Amino acid sequence: MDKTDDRTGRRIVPDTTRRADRLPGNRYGNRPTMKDVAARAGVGLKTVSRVVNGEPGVTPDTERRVQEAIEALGFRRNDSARVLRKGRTASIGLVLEDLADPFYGPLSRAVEEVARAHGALLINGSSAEDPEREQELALALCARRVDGLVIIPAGDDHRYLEPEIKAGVATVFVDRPAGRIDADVVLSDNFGGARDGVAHLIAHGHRRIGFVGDMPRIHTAAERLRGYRAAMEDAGIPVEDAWMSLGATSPERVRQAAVDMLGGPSPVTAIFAGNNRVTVTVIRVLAGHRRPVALVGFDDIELADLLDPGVTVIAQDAAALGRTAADRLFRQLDGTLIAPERIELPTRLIMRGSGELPPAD
Amino acid sequence: MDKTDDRTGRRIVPDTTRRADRLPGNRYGNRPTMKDVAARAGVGLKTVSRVVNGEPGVTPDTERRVQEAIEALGFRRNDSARVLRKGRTASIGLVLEDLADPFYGPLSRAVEEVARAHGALLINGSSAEDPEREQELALALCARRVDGLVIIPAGDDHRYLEPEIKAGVATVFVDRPAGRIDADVVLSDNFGGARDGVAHLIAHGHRRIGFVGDMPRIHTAAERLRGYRAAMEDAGIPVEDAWMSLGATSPERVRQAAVDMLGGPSPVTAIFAGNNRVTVTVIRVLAGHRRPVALVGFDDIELADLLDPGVTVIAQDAAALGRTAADRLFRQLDGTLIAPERIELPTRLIMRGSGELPPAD
DNA sequence: CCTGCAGCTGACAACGTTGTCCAGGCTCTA
DNA sequence: TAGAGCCTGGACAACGTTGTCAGCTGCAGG
Repeated sequence: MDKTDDRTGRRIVPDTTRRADRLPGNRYGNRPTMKDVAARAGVGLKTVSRVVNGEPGVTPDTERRVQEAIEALGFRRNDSARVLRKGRTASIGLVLEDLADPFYGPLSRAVEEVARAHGALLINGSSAEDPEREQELALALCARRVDGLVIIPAGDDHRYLEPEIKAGVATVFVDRPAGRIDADVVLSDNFGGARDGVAHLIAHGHRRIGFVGDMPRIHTAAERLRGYRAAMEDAGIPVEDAWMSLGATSPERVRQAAVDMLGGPSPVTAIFAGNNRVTVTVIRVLAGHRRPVALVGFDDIELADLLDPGVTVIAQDAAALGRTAADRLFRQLDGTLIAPERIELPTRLIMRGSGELPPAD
Repeated sequence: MDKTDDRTGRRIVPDTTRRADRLPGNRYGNRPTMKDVAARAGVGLKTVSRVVNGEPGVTPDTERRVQEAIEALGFRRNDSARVLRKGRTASIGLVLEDLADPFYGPLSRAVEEVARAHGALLINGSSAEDPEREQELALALCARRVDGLVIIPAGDDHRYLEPEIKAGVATVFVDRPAGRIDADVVLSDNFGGARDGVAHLIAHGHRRIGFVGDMPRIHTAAERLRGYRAAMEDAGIPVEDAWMSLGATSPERVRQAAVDMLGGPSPVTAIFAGNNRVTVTVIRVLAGHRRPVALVGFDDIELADLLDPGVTVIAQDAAALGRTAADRLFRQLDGTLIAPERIELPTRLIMRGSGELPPAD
């Protein structure tokens, strides 16, 4: 009968069969090497190497014998040794902020697809927005001798990468620029997107517009704030401090910030939300608010069209960011590229209703 | 001035600085080795190794000289060579279906956190639901000599992994079981969850309940279908074929399937949606439907609580799946585990409104 | 019958690191 | 002061693969 662990509710079904017994043996648990294959096939070591790599100059008969030995022993080439000898790992590293964030999934996937097209594997890690962890990860990847690095930086000083870049590690920064270092950068037009979004609200009659954003030490957050200010200034609207929330990252604090700017002495009639997480929190606040408040969010969010009203957003193309960065990485590896560039991808305003609400006061 | 590429709208800002010139040199672009460091510090090779690895038996003065040489040369240990020598790579592989799917982000992140806690890196790849690609990826990871593999299988025959497992590669399957092979498996209780969800609809008075699911060759889809059938049978309700859609994967076909079962001769009054993607599509269909239709979806989705009505779901804990699988992986590597097990994690019914609507006919 | 050539094959070194082991110099004690 | 023991440092082999090069075979041509 099944046992059920009371605390966790897990059901545990023990298998009656036994795990294939593993010879403790030497490292890799007694994995056969080319030498073993050669011995079994009665050929030389190098001949096995030739067969494994599809090099010419092997008689069909010899090749067959080698293949049989490979089958029989379950041989698989050790890429570590290969890398050591050849100097290229055919793998690239991706350092991002948080794989669980829906914005980074498609980006990561796009990088992977490009890597795959170039026959490379992707090794990735999350920095959790911690500069130290970013550095630790990036350097660990360099120690593995990845051919290149795609980095979504958490920190703002990347001089630690200088020796690596000098040593030939291709490097591209995405989503946020590199700090104190000369490198390729692929960004969304955060400033322009935010400015357009806020201008959109202004065009619909709003003047008291709130901005809820991330910590300004994060480049994207700073740029979006700058876009907000620019749009307001262009329209000749003086911004009140109470309309801006910067650096409230936890949902609770974002919620509080939104509530405050909706209820203050000069309450906002519209909110510009600085990223997908903030947008979701603000939506929750507005859902419980008595009068309608316009909203434009940076980053598209799933189901935004099904809410009432639909959520108007400034969408950036995460997949395109990843694709562009990875493309550039491999062009660096080709030697096609000479000078680092800064590439900005445009954003797109998607109207769904929430950004077109008139001011309600 | 900036050039703007007309087609793509990209803004390209050429950097005036020049990329640090890279000596073409030998592989790794002339990376210094321990030998170089030793020469510069005027010590033996092994002494450098000792310093780098923090081994005892080095005078502070010698250590300082070595450290200085390391700094000066920008030396970084080559982990490929290290791995070759030591036999452990301190990295694990994750083969999943699609990183861009919001369900797998948290799972992947959870695996990464556990790996990190064990000092291991995560190498991952997407199978794109293609069994061949899954195999290709898994074997490529084995060639890199990852210490272990966490696999979300796309295929249903994993005998190709037998030599690897025998050779000592720890292996855990998540979300779906392994095929024709004896291995650890961590699953959600797909059958029970679906049965509970459908029973929930029945308890609210529904009898004509539709099921929109994925291809039954996918284990989770088959189990959820089985749960649906079980709940209906328990309630003594005969299921009509027109109420079930299996294997419609594209949004268009799912949409059509939903429309069909809502408009047929005996139209359903409630729908059970088999996964997050299907749920979203069904929500879109129901949003345009004239009479209210109850809905329960498998997998939680973001913003589900903000829709009107809120979406009732059977939630599984993706992070817990990943965490449990990774834990087990490392316990295999410890040698703590003997026999493969099948672990099922419970699901949770979250009531938000859509599943509590009464039948409208 | 010998030479030359082409096509296969294998011996060997090298990649950069770590584990083993020994040498040399020091201190401490008898 | 001599011997024992400890501490530090270095020489060397090995990990599994690939690149280089030379040897071997068989065959065509002189």
